[in-house]
Amino acid sequence: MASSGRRAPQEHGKAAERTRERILAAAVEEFGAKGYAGARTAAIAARAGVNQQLISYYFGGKQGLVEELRRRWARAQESVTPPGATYAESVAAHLDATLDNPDWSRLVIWQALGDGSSPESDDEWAAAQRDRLRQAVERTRRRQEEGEITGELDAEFVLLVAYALAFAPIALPRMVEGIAGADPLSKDYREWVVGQLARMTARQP
Amino acid sequence: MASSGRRAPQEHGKAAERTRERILAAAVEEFGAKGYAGARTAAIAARAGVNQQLISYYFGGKQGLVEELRRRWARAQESVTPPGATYAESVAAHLDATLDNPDWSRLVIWQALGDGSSPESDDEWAAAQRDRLRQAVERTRRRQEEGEITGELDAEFVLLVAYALAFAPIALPRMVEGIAGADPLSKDYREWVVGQLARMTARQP
DNA sequence: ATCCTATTCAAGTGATTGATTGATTTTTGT
DNA sequence: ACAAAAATCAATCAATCACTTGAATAGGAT
Repeated sequence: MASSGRRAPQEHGKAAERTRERILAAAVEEFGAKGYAGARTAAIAARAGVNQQLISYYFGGKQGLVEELRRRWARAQESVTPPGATYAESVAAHLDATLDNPDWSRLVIWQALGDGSSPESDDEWAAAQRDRLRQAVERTRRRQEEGEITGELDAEFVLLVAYALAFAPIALPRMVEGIAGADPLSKDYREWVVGQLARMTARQP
Repeated sequence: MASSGRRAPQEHGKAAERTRERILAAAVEEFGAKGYAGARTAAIAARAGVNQQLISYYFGGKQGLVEELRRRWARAQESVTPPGATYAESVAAHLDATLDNPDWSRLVIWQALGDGSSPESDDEWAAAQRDRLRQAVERTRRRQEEGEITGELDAEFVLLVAYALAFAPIALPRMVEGIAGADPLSKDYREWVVGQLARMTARQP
């Protein structure tokens, strides 16, 4: 029963692993560009330079593909926070993580918008996300108490602004470009944001 | 030849106008909820309580529907700015305009993400958008010069933060809720944001 | 060589969807 | 009441798409 009709894709050989990864990478691009409903499995296969039925073979179809991507995103999220970083470094890291992988970020926004076909993300995963955010808020508050950044603004606000400015270039690139006057993905934009945030959170003299 | 097969939808009678509007309203909901690729014309018709072929009859199909919506959005954008408002009032107005019409806002984000089937927005319209943003920056800068808000932060930054915090609840509601700990569409959130922005832009004593 | 895995090929199925057509019914204005 | 407009109904079309099936072929390892 274990390998009745189809061979079990779980026992991945060393060589096959690479094409799996290429398919996933292509899927990130395609889903990021078109969203789930707009993405085409044929396009994913073409991007990966691979035959179309391999995605059914390895991931059980389009839906299985997004689920695998979500799993990876969850795993990646767990290990991001650099421990002994300053506020500016922390913000810069988050900014880089978001803007260096625009496809991933677009994918996240699409999921948040309810792109359809999503099992609405399990409670467990949602709870973990909440914890991550709460910890981030707590970390920010500690920075305030230690005097690294100002206590004039709520910790939640400081954090929210940083996150919002990281995602705005993805969700509304034209708007950001129109206001900031620079490519929202560029190094210039990031440094400018970090600098302005530093001023915003500077302690009153 | 003028009215050979189909009657001309342009000469809209007074009564028909209402169903046109209902279809458009339903379209905003559906497109806002699912995006262009995910939206279904049948669902739009059902939402409007109207027969499915009316959307072909009045708007020439799914695509014509989004185009009409884009036209309306462009028109609505032109006349929003209250003239003699304070910074806080202006921010609050923008926040309300965005969060009181979440479907419209979601639609905008979807278009910005390149939902597909879009003629990629004409140059003319893009230029007009740019002008609007530049004027907003200019207005902010004037506020700084007049001493209404601080000059410590760049005018572009002050504006961008306000806009980003208006759209974040739409693009990433879970994240905002997790950080702020409140419904991102609620009055509480809006007032909190306005208050924090006021502190952020307060002049140094 | 040969076995096993990875990958490709060709063809086709089933389901969904947007759109069309022609005729009929309801509503509206006069 | 009458005529035009507005809307519904039923049936159908053509296209797209994800997925399946049953093979055949290429490659690497032994």
